[in-house]
Amino acid sequence: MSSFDEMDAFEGASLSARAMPTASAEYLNDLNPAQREAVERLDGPVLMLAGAGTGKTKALTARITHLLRTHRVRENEILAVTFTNKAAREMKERVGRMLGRPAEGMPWLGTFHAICVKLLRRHAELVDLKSNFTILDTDDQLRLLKQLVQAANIDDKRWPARMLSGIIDDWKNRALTPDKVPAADAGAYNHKGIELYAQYQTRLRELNAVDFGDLLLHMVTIFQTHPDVLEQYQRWFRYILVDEYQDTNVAQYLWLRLLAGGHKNICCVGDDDQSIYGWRGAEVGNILRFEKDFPGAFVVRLEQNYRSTPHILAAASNVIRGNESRLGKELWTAEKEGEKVRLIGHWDGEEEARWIGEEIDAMQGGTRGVRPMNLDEIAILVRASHQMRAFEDRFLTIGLPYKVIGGPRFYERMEIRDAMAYFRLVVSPEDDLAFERIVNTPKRGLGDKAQQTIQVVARENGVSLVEGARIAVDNGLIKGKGGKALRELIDGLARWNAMTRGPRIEVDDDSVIDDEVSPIRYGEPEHTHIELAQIVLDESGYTAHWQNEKTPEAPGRLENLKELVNQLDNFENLQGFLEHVSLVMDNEQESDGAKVSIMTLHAAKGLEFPAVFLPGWEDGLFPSQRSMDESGIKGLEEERRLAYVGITRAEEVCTISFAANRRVFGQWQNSMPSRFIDELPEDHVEVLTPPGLYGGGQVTASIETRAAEANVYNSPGWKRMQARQGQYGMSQPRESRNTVIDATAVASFTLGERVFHQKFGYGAVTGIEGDKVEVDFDKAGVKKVVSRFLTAKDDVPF
DNA sequence: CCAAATGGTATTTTT
DNA sequence: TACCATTTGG
Repeated sequence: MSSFDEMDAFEGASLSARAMPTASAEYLNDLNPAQREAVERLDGPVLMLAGAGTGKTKALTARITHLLRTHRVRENEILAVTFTNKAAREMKERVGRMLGRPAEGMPWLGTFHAICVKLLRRHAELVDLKSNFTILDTDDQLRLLKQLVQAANIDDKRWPARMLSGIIDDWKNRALTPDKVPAADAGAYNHKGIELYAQYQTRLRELNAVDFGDLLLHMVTIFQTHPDVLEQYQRWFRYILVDEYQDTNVAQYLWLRLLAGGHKNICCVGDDDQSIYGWRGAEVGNILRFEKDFPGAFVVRLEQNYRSTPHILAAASNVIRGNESRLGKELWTAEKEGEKVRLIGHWDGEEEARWIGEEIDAMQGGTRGVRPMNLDEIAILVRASHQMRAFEDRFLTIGLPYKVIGGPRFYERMEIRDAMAYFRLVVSPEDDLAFERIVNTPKRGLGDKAQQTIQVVARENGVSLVEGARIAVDNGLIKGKGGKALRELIDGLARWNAMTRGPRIEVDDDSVIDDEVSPIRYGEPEHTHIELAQIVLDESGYTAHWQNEKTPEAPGRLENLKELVNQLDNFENLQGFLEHVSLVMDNEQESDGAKVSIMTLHAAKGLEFPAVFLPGWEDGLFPSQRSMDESGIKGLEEERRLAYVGITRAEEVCTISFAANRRVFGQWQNSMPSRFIDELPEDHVEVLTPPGLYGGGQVTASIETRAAEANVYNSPGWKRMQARQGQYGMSQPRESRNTVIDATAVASFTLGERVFHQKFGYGAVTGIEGDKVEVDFDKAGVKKVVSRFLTAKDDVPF
């Protein structure tokens, strides 16, 4: 099968491109010499090594524009791959802006996965799938593997399904189908790994489903085994562009190399110094090896940085210099001015959070630094998400608006997955995994036994679980409350499924004689798919389930469900929605008011902020001990790249900090400053003296006691820290200082009143003190909070 | 079948 | 410590 009709549909757009005058190439004049080289070298393999903040997106978009403007190629003949939907969207938008019209005609600009779905739907039969295959989310994947592990009689205590899922993902990342897994991996997962992998793949085929890894793996398989298919695409995609090449895994690398195999017009953009996803299968080796893979490749380095001050760049450069395996680049800037990188040590993590809170306050008020800063110009980047808690707690108490970036994606939330499972089941009743997910959600009184019965009946009759459930109920195999609820669910599903279609239309035989598919015609559905979604959620009892739930997160979940239904507006029907949602939906942050951003270093890649705080630079935390234990020098180098990514996010001010003591898994631990701190260039760093060192702070008994218990003062870490005090300065432990209370803002709550708090949930007011309120929370205990973070219980959203 | 108790575990997470 | 997943007892 080789229908290129979709591609041909874009002929019109490229005609207008051809008619455009090419003389005034303003998009070229905006470029610096290196960027320009990277843009103008259109043919043959090109490696664009783009350091942080060197305008790589600009160069990439200019290159696409150049390809189109010089009449070489039509918009639908360019394959442009990114890793994230966000990057794809941005590029589409910027190309459109450069061309002066929407770039809708670039159907092959997208993420690896989105493009592979498109391709795989066309060629599904070549890997024994139907073109309407479903894409499993990680939950479904895990449920499936659990079943297989149990069936194989493996002790899932010692060999958790989670582990198997990781192993299989790893194999898929390396483009290994079950038959190709090397003998060296035979011992994996109690010597059963390969066998289970094969079983898993078989199950997926039976279910007409794929997981994320399969999208690429299947396409690689197809290209490798069907040269004719490969050749079509090699010819069709006349130019290939790849963003973030340092993050490609083996499967993606093979996929690209196969597609570029003919003309070799491939331009890979990336930065080996920003490769931070090795643990997810990314191979820095791909970018390091580029010139070997593509002999005669043209390599261009973008090194002029437009983002950061010279001090910040010097710090970043000096740190990354510690890495052995890199292609080598040196960032420079035309800027002369700027603050040095600031470094400060603290007694413990709480003190660090307190200090950063105060710094942000001062920056915002204009009493720190060269200009007042907006909260949304400030970011805190941490190594591990558990570090965020200290900041959240602190900012909540002082009433500093913040937002956490990252975390679970919208479609990964439990309620969204549940809702999606309902929709999936409405659209395709044979989706067994979806049925398993929601059969007892909300609680219908269908426990293990009932579900077992359904499974057995379904298997005996060779039908889907929904059908099996119907048979089981009809034959009275599931009795009582559960049976009644199950019947209701089954009837509901049938009813909702019917609602996806309009009333049946009777037609006379002559008019359907050519209809290959089905002689049955349907009219317009009575309800829109949006109404239908709402009906499904309501009638299934799912909405009620969360309305009755009293946990603090329940209102948010209902809000998310509402948002999910709203999103349906962008799609023609439920099917279309389901097809795209897992690949293209990401959580858009609500943008109400300026807030400080808190996120992991990983989540910060590609972003930039005028002011950046990098807390927790302690050996073991950052670089992470685990990284170093598991991956040795490779792990350390990736951590170092993470440090480089962190520093280079900063435009104007970069503040690095560390704490001498930190509570780790409930135990107090003392730690040494990160080895990366020693790699900072002294000339570009200003060591700050913590205010706690000179008055204002008071050593309190409670903290002293804690410290004594942990025996910190006698620890080598503390001694070393003291020895370094002259060098770095170190804050002393102190009581939380008195907070200034704004006398004009008085809390409008009364003692004993029931209130709700975003983070702590429900509670009762036990004290009022200016704009601070003391609340005895049902779950979280007694806390003092700023009143604006509280809502009276009765006007909780929803 | 459900809730409460227990116990094991503990990075980073573009799709 | 705090979260989860599974086990236990009503």
